[in-house]
This record gives sequence, structure tokens and C-alpha cells, in this order.
Amino acid sequence: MKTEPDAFGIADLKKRRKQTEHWDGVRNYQARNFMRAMQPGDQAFFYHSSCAEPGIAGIAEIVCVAYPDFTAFDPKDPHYDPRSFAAKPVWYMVDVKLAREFKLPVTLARIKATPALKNMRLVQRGNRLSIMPVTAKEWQTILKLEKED
DNA sequence: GCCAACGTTGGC
DNA sequence: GCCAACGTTGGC
Repeated sequence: MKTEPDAFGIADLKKRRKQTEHWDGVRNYQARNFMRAMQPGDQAFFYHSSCAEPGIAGIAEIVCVAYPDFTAFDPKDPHYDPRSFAAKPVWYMVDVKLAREFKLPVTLARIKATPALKNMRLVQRGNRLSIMPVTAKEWQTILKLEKED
């Protein structure tokens, strides 16, 4: 799950009550569908994008299944979408809880330099999805990289 | 700030 | 349904 640390980073999640926050603002159908497939207890990499050092900053745990993203209902919200209303929501979100912050982030540069991760969706051509699946193998490889630091 | 790559929009 | 124009993402 990608986020811009200037807007909401892992340090912000850590400060939230119960270190939990809802993941609002997803306005892409593919990303939404991936989010709707999530189950409580699932884990996700917490990725920092559009910053000095893009990379995986830690791990979050999915707290609940997807429910309507209420920020889409609010005309004053930057992510307002008049097509989505309470009776027929278009956009969804999950709640995520901090599982753990990496001592050192696994940087995008490092991921790109790791042959076992060359097929990762994150590093594939023109990838712009803010939420994407990670294979079990990729997950393990990332954890191994983190351990090596 | 640049720009490639993509998704979305809207005229026809 | 096509496709050009536009907006957004995100690394660099």
C-alpha cells in the first residue's frame, strides 16, 4: 500500500490511536478491487512514494474488511466524488494497524537491484497502482533484505 | 520541474 | 465504440 509520507507516513500511523487509521482516498478501480479482497489479519507492506527515498517503511495489518470511503461523500474533501453516495458507494477503504516499522526501509533502489524481485508489480513498467498484490515469495525476499541490514 | 506511462473523459 | 485530450502518478 503506497502513501506519500508528506501527507501520511508510517510515523503518522504510529501516532494514531491504537496505531490504526482508515485508508481513504483510493480512487482507482483496480486498487479498490485489491483492497476489497483484503481480509482482517492480512498484512501489507507500507510503501513511501514521492519522497527522497522511496521504499518499504514497514508492515501494516488489515483490521477489517473494506467499507464505504466516507470521504467520497464530502463535497469539501479533496477526494470527493459525486458519483459515490451512501446508498450506493463507489469507493471503499480498510482500516490498517501498524504491525512494525522497519529499522531501515527497504528502498526501491534495493528492490530494483534484487534479481529475485524483478517481476514484482511495483517495479514493472509504468506501474501507478497505489495498492497491489505481493506474492508470498516476494514477501519473503523483502523480509530477507530487511534482515540483512 | 520534467516526463513517461497510464486511466479517465467526452465528443463524435 | 473510437480515440484525442487531459489529469494523475511517481521516479528521477
